[in-house]
Amino acid sequence: MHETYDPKIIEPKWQETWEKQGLYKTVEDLDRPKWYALTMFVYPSGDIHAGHWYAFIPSDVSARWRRMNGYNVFFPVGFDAFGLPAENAAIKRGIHPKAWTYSNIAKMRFQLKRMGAMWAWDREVITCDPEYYKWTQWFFLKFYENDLAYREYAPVDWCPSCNTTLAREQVWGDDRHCERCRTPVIKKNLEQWKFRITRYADALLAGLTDMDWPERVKLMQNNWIGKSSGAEIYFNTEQGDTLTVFTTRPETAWGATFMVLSPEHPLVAKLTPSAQQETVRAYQEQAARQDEMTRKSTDKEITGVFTGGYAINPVNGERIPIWIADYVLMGYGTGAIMAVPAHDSRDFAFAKRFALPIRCVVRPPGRTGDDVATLSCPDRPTGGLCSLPPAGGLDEAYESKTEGVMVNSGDLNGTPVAEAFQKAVTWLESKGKGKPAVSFRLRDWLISRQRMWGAPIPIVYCASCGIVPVPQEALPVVLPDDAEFRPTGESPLKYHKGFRFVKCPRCGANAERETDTMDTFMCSSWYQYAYLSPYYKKGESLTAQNTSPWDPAIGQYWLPVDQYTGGIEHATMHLLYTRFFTKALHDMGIVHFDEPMRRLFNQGMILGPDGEKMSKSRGNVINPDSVVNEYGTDTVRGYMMFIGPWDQGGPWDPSAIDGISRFLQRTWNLILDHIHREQLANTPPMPHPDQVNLLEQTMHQTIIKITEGMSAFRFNTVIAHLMEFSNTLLKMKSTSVVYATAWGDALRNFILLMAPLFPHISEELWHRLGNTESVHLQKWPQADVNKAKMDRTTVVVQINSRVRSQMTAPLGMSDHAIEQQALELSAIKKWLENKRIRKVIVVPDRLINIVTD
RNA sequence: GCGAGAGUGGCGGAAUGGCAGACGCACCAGACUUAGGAUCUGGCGGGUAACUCCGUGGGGGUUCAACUCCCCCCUCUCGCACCA
Repeated sequence: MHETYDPKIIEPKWQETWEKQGLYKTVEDLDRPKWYALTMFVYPSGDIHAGHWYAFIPSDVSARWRRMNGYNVFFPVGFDAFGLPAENAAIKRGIHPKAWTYSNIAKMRFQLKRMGAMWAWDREVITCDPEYYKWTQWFFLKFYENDLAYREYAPVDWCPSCNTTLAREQVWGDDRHCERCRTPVIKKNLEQWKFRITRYADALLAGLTDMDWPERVKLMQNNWIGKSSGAEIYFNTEQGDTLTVFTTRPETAWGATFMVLSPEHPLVAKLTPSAQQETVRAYQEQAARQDEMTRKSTDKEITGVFTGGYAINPVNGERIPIWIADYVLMGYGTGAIMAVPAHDSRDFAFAKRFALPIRCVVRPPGRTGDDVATLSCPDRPTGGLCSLPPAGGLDEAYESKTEGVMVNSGDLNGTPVAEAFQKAVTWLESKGKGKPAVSFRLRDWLISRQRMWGAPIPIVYCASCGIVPVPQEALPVVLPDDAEFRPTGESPLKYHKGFRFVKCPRCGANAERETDTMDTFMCSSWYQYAYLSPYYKKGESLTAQNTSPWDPAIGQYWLPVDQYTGGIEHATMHLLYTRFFTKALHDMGIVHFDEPMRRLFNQGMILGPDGEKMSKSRGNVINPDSVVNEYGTDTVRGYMMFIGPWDQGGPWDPSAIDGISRFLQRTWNLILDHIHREQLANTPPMPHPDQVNLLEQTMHQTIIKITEGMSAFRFNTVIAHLMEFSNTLLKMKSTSVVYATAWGDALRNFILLMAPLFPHISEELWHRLGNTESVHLQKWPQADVNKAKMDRTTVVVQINSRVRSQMTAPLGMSDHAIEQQALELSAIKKWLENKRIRKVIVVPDRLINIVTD
């Protein structure tokens, strides 16, 4: 026997060689088509775990495959290095977040290199480098200049554990918890910086249509943006103020029997008469307190109070009461609604609870005109407005927009409800009482964070000049190295005199710096561009002439990203923000496209051996180092991809590693046997032509299947097909076919097909076969479709859809001939005795089904 | 409550209208061996002595033919949740 496969020797050897040769160095080669393959960069937590392998290995395989297909591939890597864990470590252990972060990066860089990926380390970026965040700050200034950044005092979400505000996207779940630490958030009134992402709501929605992204992500973004079309209707208070409401059902305006305002609505105080002021103020306070508690929306009881004020319904001139209630949110629409209890379940419940009138304006099918003409609150036994009708009231709101006819609605009477929306909007508009309007669920992006380890917001507050942006040439605003970390829950920047107290850049008077830093999603919104020319204009002062944070010529070549891969958890955070960024950049003339990533693929999550999400608290976090030490990188790479479909994820089960390990072992032996045989150089026996044909056929079929699998990210079946091919080759090994030139071709192609998945063993075997150029610079094997075709095929013979026999037949045999041959089979004759053939179905080259009575 | 996805041997999974279980793990038997947690050969959904029958969460339907398409239900996972 020859030497055994020893990854411990060959893997470090090739990793060193590749680095020395600069095999993965990026070059801008205009003669070759480019492929920008991007995978979500790393947070430097300190350790690479199984999840990183699961995310990166298939991305690398795909990038390598593109490279072998003639593309000039850019596959960069870097670190998303700002964030709270560094600060927490600083508080706990007294080291500066910078020291913690950079030592983690050094460690992780080493671990990442063991993956044997084709990363462009020459373009690495680290977002906490001042020369990186100089440009993050530059973007802030650009957004500010273009009226996309503003400062606002408003209720915001605050995480009491992270001690900072959060963007709406970072508040998750029904208990409204912090996305990072799972602590329920509370409301606080604070002055904060926000980005006008809502200005791009329509564009973000429209852009989704023709993007090659998973439907699931598109749907999540779609729902998150939450566009609804309807109308604004102008009500007037008795004091003469206009109360604008947003509704998706303007046609039901004739059924509005009261109005509800959000407790925070600015007109509440004015329209409340003094007699009601105590009650109203008490309710407002209660609602504000409610916000500070964890709110479960499901079993919340219905609350609200009458303000004592009235409004005039503009469609019919009716005087209707104005209530306030916490089910109306200030942040959505106009913070005021017209309540149509007959046709909205929430308004119906509210009307029932507080004995308010219910008037049907859409007659459900099957009802007569009269029994629904005046419905009232069933809970209220007496009273002018609410007398109980003799029969036929509604038990619940009738919400159909498609079936029913308008009643009690003036000019709309008799109109089918399906047509009433348009008619109502036209009517309102012609009378100046309303107009079409859309509303979005999306809120502006809150980017202020009360934390130290982030990019400082480049703003100075001056008593006389007000908000003053730091001039471009003064960037970066650098984080101090001597900040003190105390567990006070407040940013050390606030207590750092040297950082905080500065001169106004405009007038030179004493002024104060903004001490909040930017959301780290700012840093990751543009990192795909930073990779192009990392630390562009390093050490230089920026001037007004600098209009791009990367070398525009390089950007012109590589952008946009061709394939992005990463986890689904960023669907409505990073992936939304970076799209917004790019659209804004496009409008500023900085980029030539308005979507950052053409294609997206979401890998699944790798779970702990217990089938649960990996987490420190569960103690089920797997670090693959020990498995890599035992089996080698190539085996672990293969195992990662063989778990199942990449988008599915699954539990870590190292017992399955042996399968890959044995496969690589057998492959090694197969090639070394061949080399050994060649060296003997005997007079070889003539290989049988049938065997040669079969070998070539299998090879070409394998090339086809593997190529398809590669383009569809089906790496688990790619490996299965490699194994099948290997099994065939092993069976043929003991026949004379090994003396055919086709045998050598098959082995060479086999290695080429393995190369993207198993880069080290492929390189070693490729060189042992006598090649001197890297296997990773070779062309992907091309299948010959004709040679992949079989001349004979197996046709399944069914009787009444049950398989009773099979036969071989030449390819392309006529239906009739197949039938004739099948009817001759003894196994079939047996089944057809005393039966009449009713029908025969032939699927050419595959199947015949004989249907009998 | 609304929306999306998933459910296939002991296990991971394959097959997108045409032979269910490719490929692998585990397991069983055999070979080689002083030995085997190595390697090689064979077996491996269930019932049955066999012919064969049953089998892709459950029920119904379309079709010569359904894991695959349609309808209803169950379970799990994820997203949203007073959004007017």
